Amino acid sequence: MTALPPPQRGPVMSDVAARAGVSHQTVSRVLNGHPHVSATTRTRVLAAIAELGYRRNLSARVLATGRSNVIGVVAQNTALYGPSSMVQAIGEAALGADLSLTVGHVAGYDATAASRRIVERLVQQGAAGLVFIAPVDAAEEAMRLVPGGVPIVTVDGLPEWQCANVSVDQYTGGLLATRHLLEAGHRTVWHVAGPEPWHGSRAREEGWRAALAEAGAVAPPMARAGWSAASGYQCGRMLARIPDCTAIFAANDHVALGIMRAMAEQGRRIPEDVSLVGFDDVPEAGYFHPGLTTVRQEFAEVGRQALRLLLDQLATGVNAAESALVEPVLIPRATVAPPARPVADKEKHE
Amino acid sequence: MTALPPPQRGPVMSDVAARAGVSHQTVSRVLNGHPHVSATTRTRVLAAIAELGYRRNLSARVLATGRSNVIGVVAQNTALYGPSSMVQAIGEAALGADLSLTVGHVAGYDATAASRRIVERLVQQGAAGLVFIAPVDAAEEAMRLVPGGVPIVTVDGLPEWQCANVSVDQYTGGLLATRHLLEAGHRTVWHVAGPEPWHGSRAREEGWRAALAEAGAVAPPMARAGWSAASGYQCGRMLARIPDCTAIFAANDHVALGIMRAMAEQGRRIPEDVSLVGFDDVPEAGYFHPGLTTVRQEFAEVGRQALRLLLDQLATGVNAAESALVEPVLIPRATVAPPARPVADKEKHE
DNA sequence: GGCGTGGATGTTTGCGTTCACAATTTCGCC
DNA sequence: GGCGAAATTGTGAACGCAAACATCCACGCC
Repeated sequence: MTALPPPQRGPVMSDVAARAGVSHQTVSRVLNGHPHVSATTRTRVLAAIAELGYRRNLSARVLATGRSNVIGVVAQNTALYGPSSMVQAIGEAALGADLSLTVGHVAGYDATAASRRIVERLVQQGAAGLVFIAPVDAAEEAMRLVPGGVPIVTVDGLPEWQCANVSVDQYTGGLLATRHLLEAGHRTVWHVAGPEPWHGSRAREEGWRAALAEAGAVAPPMARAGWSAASGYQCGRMLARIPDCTAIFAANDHVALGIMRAMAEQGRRIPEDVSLVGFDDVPEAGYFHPGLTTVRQEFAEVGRQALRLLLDQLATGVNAAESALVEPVLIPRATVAPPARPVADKEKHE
Repeated sequence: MTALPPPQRGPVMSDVAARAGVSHQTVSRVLNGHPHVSATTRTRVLAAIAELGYRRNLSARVLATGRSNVIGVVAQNTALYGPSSMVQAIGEAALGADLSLTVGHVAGYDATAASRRIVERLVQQGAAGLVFIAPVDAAEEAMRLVPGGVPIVTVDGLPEWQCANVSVDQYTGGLLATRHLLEAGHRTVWHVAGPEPWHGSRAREEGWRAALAEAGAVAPPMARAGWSAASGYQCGRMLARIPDCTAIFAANDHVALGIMRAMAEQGRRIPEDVSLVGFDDVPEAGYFHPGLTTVRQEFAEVGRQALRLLLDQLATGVNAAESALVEPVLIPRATVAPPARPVADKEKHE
């Protein structure tokens, strides 16, 4: 606990009451919008509040009522586009519902001690509910630290956690991306997956496999990247040497950017030689060279849904394991084209 | 105020005390690490806490002590790379100092009502101090809403606000970028500035002008973009038609990306025909096509400094208007080259 | 042996708010 | 004109904790 100097307290309710010539309870009623307060009293009280610069003490309020309207968000990697958009979206949705947000930034969910401290903090602060941005398995552990009675919603969590959850349907996203490449005429589609621990990576991979299967295509070996352009570049350098590889579905837009760079260095043109689809639709994706065909995730919608689920639980008091799925959308741009030599009958060439 | 159902309270201090056979005050002493508690008592109390799953109520604690260790962060545009990195950095620094963070997300500082509400909230919650990510003039208004006695630190604020402030030295950043282009042999440097209200835009512009002045170069007309690739693209389409324009300093990396795209579409090669320097060094900047020369901002350092200034004020109780400046670093990559037709007699090609 | 010292613990009070209840006033209506 | 209901206001208690003060005890020293 940091040692802080003696506090300096401002005016309190009874100060306002004295000034307005009423009881402290009347002030409370005015503040809380109770019905049975006469108009004249109300104006007197409001005037006194303004004159004194009074602001009510929320701690006292929470203590007295036992409920708060703060919700906690536990997130990691908030510098990444996905998580930060999510937090932003939840924040905006919360503001609309007159809730405020305490964001706990975990530096890697595996840091057990850190996530424990953050959850403890949030609970002790009397958070009315918690949202876990939980895109990796390790988040479950942090989530389980929450005492019963505090409603939880996960974002990008797993169904088997038995917890209210909202996710972008990344499986469908993978499906969409892969189908799009197959429909352009490619015999099969290669996949550069995101980090294995992330649920999103796995779901996109499954979507990819499903699309290949339904088209009767053979799944080529899968490369594994991080979320960064740097790791995409590494994978891209390998893929660029494989003549068969004419269509790639990348884990996200930044990975796709890395791949584009690697392809360019090897003299393989996009989309003439290699077609590419990303994921996320970061704002600048359309300005890559060439503009990246990708799958958009509607983060704002995810934020709204997450808040809705949380408010439902708050209202009913039931910890329903209800779920919501947000559908991704394919955004066609310029990185997908038919293969240079349609593989119809001709066989591969070196 | 959202109507929430009846609370459900957990065990309190006296429950723990009863179980451990001591007084509630002893429990408090154990919790706060007071010196004069015997080892046996301490273990008994800790055991009781564990058995009951007790967690102390922070609201009550704040109410009793009058101090909290929550600090508020007021930020807008947290989906942008800069602000989100900043919040992330402050969050990590705060965790280290055992402070927690309440982040209020303002949707555009001009939304007066919203920022007022957020500041009110933060103050009422008893925030020990506030950090304003205040890159635009309008933030001053929000900042002035804070009652005296609550320490404030601004990030990217203005010196004339008479408030503790930490900024990246964007003036020097602009200087560095422009000098780098001039040293490559360009006669002058064009500038695509960021949005006018942002202090960073203005400081970078001034750095640009200063570098031109010191080299005796004439400042060409300045283009104005947003922070997005889309707006950079718009400006780029204009600049691409100006044969004289061989060197550009862009407001940030995404704007630079848009410019690169526009140049490519007009058949102007980078860096052979046009040299380009960005700002920020977003993680993927090195993978643009070609890798973007840019100026890196050390956001993590900014976060640490901001927290340091805040803790100083908290400790001394003085609202010192101390400031910290974080130096940016030029990251040379592949978008800068000598002009095709060197303007000086000496010319060098690789 | 009396007294001081300081460690270990208990008791009381108050932080600023809301809630349950009581008290007062107002008003309608027969 | 009086009675009851509703509107309006006030009073006393919590809420869970930490700070201040009080208490008890063991020990050492002249």
